[in-house]
Amino acid sequence: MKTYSISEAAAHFNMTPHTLRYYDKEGLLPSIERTPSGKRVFKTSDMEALRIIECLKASGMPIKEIKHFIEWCSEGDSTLQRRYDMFLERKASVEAQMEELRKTMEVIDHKCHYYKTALEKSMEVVHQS
Amino acid sequence: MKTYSISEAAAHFNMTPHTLRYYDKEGLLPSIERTPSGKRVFKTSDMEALRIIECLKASGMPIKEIKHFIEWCSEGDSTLQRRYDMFLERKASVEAQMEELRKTMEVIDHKCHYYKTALEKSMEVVHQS
DNA sequence: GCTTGACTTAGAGTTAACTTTAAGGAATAT
DNA sequence: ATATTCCTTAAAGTTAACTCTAAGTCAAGC
Repeated sequence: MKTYSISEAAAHFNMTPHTLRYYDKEGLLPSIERTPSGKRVFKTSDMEALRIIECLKASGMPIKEIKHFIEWCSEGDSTLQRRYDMFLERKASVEAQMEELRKTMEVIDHKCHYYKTALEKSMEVVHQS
Repeated sequence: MKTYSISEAAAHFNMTPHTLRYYDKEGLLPSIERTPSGKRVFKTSDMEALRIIECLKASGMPIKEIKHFIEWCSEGDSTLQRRYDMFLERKASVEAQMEELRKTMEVIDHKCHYYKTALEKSMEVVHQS
């Protein structure tokens, strides 16, 4: 099975090795293994965990809450419902963020139109004179 | 013309008076007037400015950059092009954020489906036994 | 007259997610 | 042999946008 060194894993997710050690320290990578000499070995399952961590981060979830999710994963099937509920909440949160961005975009579009028109008007004046 | 006290303006934008004073201190409300006794009076134009400030904030713009925009507004028509360019940049930024949320949503939807199926499977087992 | 809300300066505290610094030691690649 | 990459602890620094505290003055409405 393909494995990754800390800097390979970091490059893959556009992070620094330092950040990955920080995540490990914060308990986000509990199942990571080490070489006999103590180096972290990122397995496919760790890379997948990182992918989900990135996704949860992108959804606006703080690291401490992501940690809870990671713990639930380690606890097995008894936490399936909790994890499902969490993703449903994330879904709702992302939908709300999208809705806010949509409203923000409306205002921006109005302003773009306003300034475009204002600039065209000032161009006309230049051409007339 | 309708005017607002600091707490009325704050309530309107779901902020605290403290935050509005902070914005004023940071130079985001340069055209605000005062009563003879020194109280801030929020005119319609200040409320509109706050609406745009909120929009720029929601688009991810830091307060220091919003301040630049406010300054450009005070400088008149010579900054029209700069302001237009800024809103075009904001538009691009918000589009990028929406795209990232869309990708995040895809992963979340996959996970929702995965957990839903897993839960249904574990329910079946319960019913069989 | 009293309560409520507004004002001031000036600086300290908060939170999140890193990021950096220091100061080494060990192992792997060429 | 040397350069690179990895490891460690432990703590301090960074940034943004507030948020709060102190300590007091001032004014408007009932």
